[in-house]
Amino acid sequence: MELGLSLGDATKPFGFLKENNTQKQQNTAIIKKSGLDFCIALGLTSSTVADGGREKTQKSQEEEEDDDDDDDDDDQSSEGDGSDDTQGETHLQLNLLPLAPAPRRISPRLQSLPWSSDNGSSENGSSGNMGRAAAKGLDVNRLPVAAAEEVSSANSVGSPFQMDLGMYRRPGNGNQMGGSKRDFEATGNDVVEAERASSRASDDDENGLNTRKKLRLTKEQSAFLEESFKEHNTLNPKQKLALAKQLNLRPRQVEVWFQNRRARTKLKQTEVDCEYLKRCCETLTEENRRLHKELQELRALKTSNPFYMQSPATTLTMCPSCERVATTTTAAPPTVAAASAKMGPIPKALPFPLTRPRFFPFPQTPTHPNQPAAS
DNA sequence: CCTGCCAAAGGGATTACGTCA
DNA sequence: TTTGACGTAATCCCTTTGGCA
Repeated sequence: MELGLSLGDATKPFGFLKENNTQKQQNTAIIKKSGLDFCIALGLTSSTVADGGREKTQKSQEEEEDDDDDDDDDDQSSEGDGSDDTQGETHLQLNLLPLAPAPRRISPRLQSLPWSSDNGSSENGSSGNMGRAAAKGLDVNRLPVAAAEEVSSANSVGSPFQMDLGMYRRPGNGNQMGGSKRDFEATGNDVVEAERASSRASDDDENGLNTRKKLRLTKEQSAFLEESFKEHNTLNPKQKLALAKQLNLRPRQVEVWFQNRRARTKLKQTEVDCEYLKRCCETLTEENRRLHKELQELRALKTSNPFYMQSPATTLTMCPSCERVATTTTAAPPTVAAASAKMGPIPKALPFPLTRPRFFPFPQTPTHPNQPAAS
């Protein structure tokens, strides 16, 4: 994603927007507010736009994994890459990092292979690329299936997730549960709810209908699923079966619950991102306003000084990172073409990482892109 | 009656694997 | 024996549907 700040004429798009494909232009929003032209360009730096959000999501998931694995290394690599090819560039990149880590999708067949985490053989994730992917994507060792099944079958002490499920299950109903007598005493509503669901499901089963059944998971079931989701937001088949068995749900129900839960997480993250971009927009608007004012002052100074144009042209440039203004004297006033040529190729990333903790666009601890990174 | 939440279903896409020519 | 095409199964995400508080 790229953010471009245009001062003055918003009708003239950024250079990198003109040069790039139309999809970037489609993602460009020009905001005119109170007489000031403010242009913010939101575009994907990689070719992930074509397939809607899907490919982008997968890419971001991979990036999230990297972040999870080694934040420091990732930051350094980003810094290094950026400074290599974007020195002196003025484009800014926002790295939107979702809050919840999303693991790489793993084929169920891979998960069932000997090096998959279910067999406890990938504790260090050193079983090659595929093994690493499986180990990184799903930390299923947190809830060993064998242990889960043991807890489920024995229904004994030991597991923090253990619940007294199915004690009042209706005969013949394999899907729903009614909760325990203790649950009924504590939270009668839940039991009533479960009973209703149980009753509905039971009726449907008795009628032999395979129609959609609307059920509300009990608080216990939801809490259990939530705990599971916290540990791993995707399931492999064994985990799914274990969960379903433990909660007295169909595996399909567990699967659907996880899908919907992921969707809710993503929705929340989108809202957070939206709010974040809004703040960025406000900050950039304010900065644009400030620069406009500065420009007017310089123009006023120029008109008030009749000898101004006789002196060699002076260009004021401000480092986007440290906000220091540098003056360079040239023989002739710079042209747009000359400035464009001086800028070099369009960058794809910032010379320094801008992640959420460091509020865009003005880092609290600015690092000059031309300076070597502090060791 | 309206609305929001949420479980569930449907559909397209992706991936891994097996089969076969 | 290797290879590419094809089918299948499983899962994903996205969107929509429908029940319920």
